[in-house]
Amino acid sequence: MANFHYNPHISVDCVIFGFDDERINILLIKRKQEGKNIYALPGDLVRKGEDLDHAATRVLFELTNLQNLYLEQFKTFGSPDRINDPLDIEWVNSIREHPEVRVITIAYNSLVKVEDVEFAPASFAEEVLWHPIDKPQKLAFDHNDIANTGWAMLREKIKREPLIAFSLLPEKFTLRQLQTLYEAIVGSSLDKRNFRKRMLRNKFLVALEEKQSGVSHKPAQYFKFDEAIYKEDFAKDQWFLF
Amino acid sequence: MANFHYNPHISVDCVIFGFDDERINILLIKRKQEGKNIYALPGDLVRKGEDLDHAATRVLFELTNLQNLYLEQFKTFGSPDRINDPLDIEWVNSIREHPEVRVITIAYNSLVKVEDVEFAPASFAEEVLWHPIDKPQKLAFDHNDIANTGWAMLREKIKREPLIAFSLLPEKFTLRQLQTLYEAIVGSSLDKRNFRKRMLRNKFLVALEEKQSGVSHKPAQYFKFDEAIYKEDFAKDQWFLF
DNA sequence: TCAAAAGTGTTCCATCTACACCCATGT
DNA sequence: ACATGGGTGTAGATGGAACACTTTTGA
Repeated sequence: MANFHYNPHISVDCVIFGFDDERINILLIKRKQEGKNIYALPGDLVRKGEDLDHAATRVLFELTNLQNLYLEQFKTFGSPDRINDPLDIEWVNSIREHPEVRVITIAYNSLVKVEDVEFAPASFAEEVLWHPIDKPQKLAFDHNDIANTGWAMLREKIKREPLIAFSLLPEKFTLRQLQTLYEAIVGSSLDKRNFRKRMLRNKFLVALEEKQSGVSHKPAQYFKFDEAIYKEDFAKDQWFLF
Repeated sequence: MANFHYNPHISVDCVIFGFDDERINILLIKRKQEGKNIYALPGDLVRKGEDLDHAATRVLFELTNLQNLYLEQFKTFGSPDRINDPLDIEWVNSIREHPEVRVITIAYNSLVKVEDVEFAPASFAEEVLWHPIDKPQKLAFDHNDIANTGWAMLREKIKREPLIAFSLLPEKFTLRQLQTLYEAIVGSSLDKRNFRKRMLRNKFLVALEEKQSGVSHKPAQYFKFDEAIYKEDFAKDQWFLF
């Protein structure tokens, strides 16, 4: 690890969402401490002179080897006692140059295509894993609060801008994948025919020649999301899907 | 000004919205510097050990003498060069104990009923004024960016939770006031009959006995917003007005 | 009696909802 | 031939948009 100069007062934490065709997961990092597995959100101190968004982008890149991801700051957590578990305190003491200072953290949501992720050994992570967003898991620091808030904000956001959901899907996908994704987001099941009708009204969904193969049922059509058509056709606020 | 201990790295800034029955305004503070009037958003450094929300609440209280206001953190601004105007730098040098450190600011939106505000002489403000949100005005630091972002976020938010708009209205108000408010928010005019029909479907809008008086036309019915009925009747996500 | 804003209903059209069967493929 | 998920259309209900006149008051 290069010897960068860090600002000991500010960190970023990332809630990184991925979709595995069934449920929505977030990326967690695992550390071992006193024989226990401790899970946390990926994050890092901001460097001196570094922009906040840049710090988040850097964490994402170190972890997934990906750039140009969907990234949005959603809230800053700065309670004076956000580090209060003895294990967390001990850990902070062991790795930080200035463990005693109050650090506030700027939280970001990010969306990735799981197939693109190459888990990289990052300076701040011993092990990295996907964890279902709806399966409870105790996290370090105030990271449960951060993750829950991020998930709630993402759901709200996607209702207004369903476009961003495509950041979670592969380049080519079936309408079934798209529907399952939306169902995971809204938390209820949707009518297949109505869903297709609404979706196919959107010209930015373009059918590819290609179909599924190797499945033991009627193969599904693949689609892609055409961002250029999207930008042409829609002034941002004019369309709501829900 | 009492000698509190401040954390020189973190500040809060508040975009405080008020509605004067015609347009939406924000609170600005004015300082005089080299014979010029410099306008800025109200804000302050966070104190040592002080929670972020508390700092924002404190700024609001010092300025308006009001408590229990609608308050929502909307974004954190932390660009390393967010203070770059020579006048701003000079001013920071003159009032801060540690003028050289990078300070990131957590921005809050707040909604007040203008009639309740008692402008108070605050430690950080020489003069306080209402300024129309849609009238351009150069502000200090990155406050133009902050105010514009806050206004955009508020408009988005109110589309999803029109409820909060009532924080901008007096306890009793006419449907015309309510409509003008929504028109100011969405930025276009609405059909009177359709607006009333939709609004009066909401049982939390209750008609009072009282009517306007002293107006030289048919006096309007007063209404109030009943928060208890609102909370009973509506699971948060079930109703959209737009 | 005039000016000014309050208040009120209906028709038309677009969109949402509910719902059931045939199709293409692999085993 | 059967199991599996893909793909399709219609009818009824609902909600939004457009639109003009009467009412009440103060001056």
